[in-house]
Amino acid sequence: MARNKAFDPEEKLEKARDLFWEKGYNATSMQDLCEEMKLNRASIYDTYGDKYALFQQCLQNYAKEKLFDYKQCCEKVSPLSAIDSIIRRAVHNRKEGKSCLMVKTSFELASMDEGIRHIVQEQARQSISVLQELLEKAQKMNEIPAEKDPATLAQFLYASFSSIWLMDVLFGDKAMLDSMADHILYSIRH
Amino acid sequence: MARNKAFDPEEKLEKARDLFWEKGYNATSMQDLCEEMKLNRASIYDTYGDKYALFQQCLQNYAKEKLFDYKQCCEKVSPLSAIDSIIRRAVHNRKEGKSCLMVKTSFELASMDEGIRHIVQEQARQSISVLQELLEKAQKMNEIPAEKDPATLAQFLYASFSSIWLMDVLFGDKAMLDSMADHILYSIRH
DNA sequence: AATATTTTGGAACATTCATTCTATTATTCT
DNA sequence: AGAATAATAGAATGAATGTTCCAAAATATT
Repeated sequence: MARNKAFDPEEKLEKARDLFWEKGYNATSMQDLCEEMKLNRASIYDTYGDKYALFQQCLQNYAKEKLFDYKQCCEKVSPLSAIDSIIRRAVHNRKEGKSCLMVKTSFELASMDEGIRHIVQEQARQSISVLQELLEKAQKMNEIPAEKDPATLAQFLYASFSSIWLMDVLFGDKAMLDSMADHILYSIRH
Repeated sequence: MARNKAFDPEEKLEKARDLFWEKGYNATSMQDLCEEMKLNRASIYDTYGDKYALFQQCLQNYAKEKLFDYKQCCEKVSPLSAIDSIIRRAVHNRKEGKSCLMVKTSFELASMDEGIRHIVQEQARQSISVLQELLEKAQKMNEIPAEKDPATLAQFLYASFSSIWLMDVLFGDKAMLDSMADHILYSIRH
């Protein structure tokens, strides 16, 4: 009896995510979103709720995708080379000044908005936990020194994404990012 | 013949800066600013120009103060301990989840707004240059290994502030920040 | 064909926003 | 005292905002 949804909510969500990603939450208007998603206002409110709810879903979508990325890198034989490729891939896949939605959101909203902070925190915890597992394995295989603390290193590595994205936004110089990545990776091995 | 200004523009500018610092540019309204600065709208527009111009002046003010902070640390005898205190001081003086105005602004505005990016870039260049000088001195005094590249280390150190503030916003755990600072400083010496 | 539901376009609403303006009061200098 | 400027209060403006609503068009199922 009923008409089917003509659009794929997941696909449209990614459009919204990309726009938030580029402009930030506050600087993105519903008007912008309608145009970018090529959806009517009513359809958006119907499917996702209000702007805030839509943004939360974008964050979750992003978090899921990022974590999937990480786990893919874990399939390498050596845990150290898994860590290496997680960092290198971030630099390699960067899109001109778009940095990372999680990092951007952390600085724009997380300090003021508890709901957003919770989502970003959770993603951070999961990422750090993946990194820590890799570091512990690497330590057992003598790929990194025994005296290092895997928890601290994992926190440092996760936080280093913020470093990389900052420099990308400011200078957009790939060679600079590469040498920073070199140093970051060197620092966990020595 | 004329009445004198009853308020200190510099002092009021700092009030504005602190509010922008806390809430970010887009989330701060002129109404908020009037209340925080305890000034009339007209007085603000008269003294600083519009919201955007006011924000730029806040950024400049912040940049000047930060750079002064850095230079103060340089008076230490050992360049390495100067670097140490620059990092430690940042962690020690942090204000509950307020992170750093420069880093926040970089992620909120710098990728979209060329004028803002220019200001933040300039401050970054100056900070990196101070750090690089210290690193070169440290290298000559054998405080850090000869094979390290001071330019890369300086970029890494500057970017590391972003790491520290990210983790501060997300977890607000001083011990975590301290151990991260330990690792960052260790990494430039080994 | 008839019915049910989605999508769409766009009007409508209330709110907030940055900005400008006017009128009034206060203060300084001659 | 009087002229000149500064500060204030608050109204006014116009644009943009998020959100709701309605009516028409489209499409699926019975």
